[in-house]
Amino acid sequence: MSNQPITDRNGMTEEQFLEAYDTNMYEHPSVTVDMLIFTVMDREQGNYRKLPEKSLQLLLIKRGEHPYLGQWALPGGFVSVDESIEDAARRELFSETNIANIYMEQLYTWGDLGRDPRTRVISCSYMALVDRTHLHVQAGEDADDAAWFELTYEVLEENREERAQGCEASRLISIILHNEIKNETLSGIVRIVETVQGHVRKLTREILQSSGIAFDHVTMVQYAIERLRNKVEYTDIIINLMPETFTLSELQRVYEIILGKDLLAAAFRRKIADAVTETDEYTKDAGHRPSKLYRYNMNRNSI
Amino acid sequence: MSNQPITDRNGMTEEQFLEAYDTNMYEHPSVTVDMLIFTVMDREQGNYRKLPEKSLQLLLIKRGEHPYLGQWALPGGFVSVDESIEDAARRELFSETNIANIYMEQLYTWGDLGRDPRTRVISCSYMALVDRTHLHVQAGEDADDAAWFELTYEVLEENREERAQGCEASRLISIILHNEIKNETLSGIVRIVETVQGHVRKLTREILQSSGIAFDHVTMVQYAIERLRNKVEYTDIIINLMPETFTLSELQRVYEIILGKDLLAAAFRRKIADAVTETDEYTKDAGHRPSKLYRYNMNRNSI
DNA sequence: TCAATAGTGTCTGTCAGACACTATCGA
DNA sequence: TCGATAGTGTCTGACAGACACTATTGA
Repeated sequence: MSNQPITDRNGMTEEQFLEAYDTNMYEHPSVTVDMLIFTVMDREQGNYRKLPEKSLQLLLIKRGEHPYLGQWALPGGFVSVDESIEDAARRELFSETNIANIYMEQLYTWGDLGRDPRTRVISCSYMALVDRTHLHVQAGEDADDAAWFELTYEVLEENREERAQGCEASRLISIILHNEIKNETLSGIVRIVETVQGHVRKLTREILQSSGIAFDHVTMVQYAIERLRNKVEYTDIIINLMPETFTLSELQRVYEIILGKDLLAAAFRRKIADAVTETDEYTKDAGHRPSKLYRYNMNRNSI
Repeated sequence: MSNQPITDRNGMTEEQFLEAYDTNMYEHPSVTVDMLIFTVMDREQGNYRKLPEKSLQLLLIKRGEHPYLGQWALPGGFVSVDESIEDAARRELFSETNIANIYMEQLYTWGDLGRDPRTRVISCSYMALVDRTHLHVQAGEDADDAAWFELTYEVLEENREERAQGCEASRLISIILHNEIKNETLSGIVRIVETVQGHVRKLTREILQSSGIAFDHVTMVQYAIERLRNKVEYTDIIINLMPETFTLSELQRVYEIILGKDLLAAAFRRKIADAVTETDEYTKDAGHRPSKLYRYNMNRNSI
């Protein structure tokens, strides 16, 4: 900034200081990225008339090494000193899905002690949304044994208790991950407790049960779903899960799967009207009235 | 999980593996926390009738060491291997404000290369909200030379451009930090660019100018304000900035300072009606009609 | 014909923006 | 009295929930 070299209390210039700086004065934690890669798939439907049901899928990797050997974990890996966290996330994402250009968003950084039995690990979680028609890699093709798991998210219990200086509310959330082909079902229960003590509001997450899911990854899944549900309500994030063209019913079903509740068609169409543009195309051979195909209206920004 | 010891491809049990695990196989980045500590203060008012204006204040620390010697930075420090990130944040917070029990929230983790000239540093930013009446430490009392700076946030320019496969929108945001006593004014301009390319939406932040503010801390400030503005609209987060009792006009002014726009009193009162409870107290000697004091209604939860 | 989905019209209640209005204090 | 803030009443328009209704297809 200044032309005069500024010196510190030891009389060192910035240049001298940086040269003498020793990054290994004390032990550093390891930093990893963990990817929550979501997609939406169709479920097979017996009745020729009925539309296929949608399901939310999460990509998991079977661990071939200790710890949690044989369990399923989120794809991820260590962040090296010469790449940004986001680069590390993109690298992980690409190595799992072969897609380079994709929606990705940082979620939360998990830094409790004892998260990883190997050593002190801080994990930065990212969420990515993939349209299944863009997916080149199918489940199981990867050397690591990667697979898509259908995700079910359910609130088991809600609780509220009045306290002296406020109150405490808690929720039990069940996460079930299922892969039909491999006949694997993983599950976990996360408890979220929110305490209000006078002015101070605190939120804690705790794993009550985790079966088949490595590390504290259930918590990350729960957090991601919460974020996804929120964002879906006030952004166009959902289009990252849709193919190039889609019907409004399809889009509505994706909303419903994510939000975990049914929507009314009339209100839904009104709401998303100016986020999409109609095309001249229609669905065919559906066993019922054909439906117009829409395209995402790209000329929108959220900022 | 199982009673049989599971062995990996090298025939090692988990116990053996963990014993042999070397955390120093490669170089790790350093991890720090950076605290964005906000409070709201009254500005002196000449006219005896007029209410004091509110201002949003941010706590900064004058750097006594290289790099950025003499500039102002967010309070923060390295996360040690035997404390959680949140503990490190609380430790930092306590050492700056002397308050242990306070609202705190993780914001974002900044991990680009070259953020810190010393070495590779990953910084996890936290936001804390303090009610000024709870503050025991006044500006400048701290050995580090800490001071509150009045924050002004302004959108300088908004831009939208149509592109082949989508569009690009950008915003220039000016951050001004001012401390009257020290007669210091720091400033910075952050550019936020959002590109929509087909399905893919990307957001980048870039520092166009930064004067007197160390590292990439302007970006963190901009991000925090954005988050604060959002959260204020859909949570009760704002009460963390309020004293035990307050008038609705005061509360409204705090909302206005954060949102950067005026609100209509009637609509405002309707909106926050069930977040507060009235007391029997009134303001006195105000030069105008006394106003009822309210208290935050603690028996509410957001989850 | 009928089961299923596609798509529209409209009533209703809620709520925010707007603004006029009344109330109360102290110099 | 008047300048300032405190606080209320009510009109209006936007919009979401609810639901009835019409349209279209293929076996």
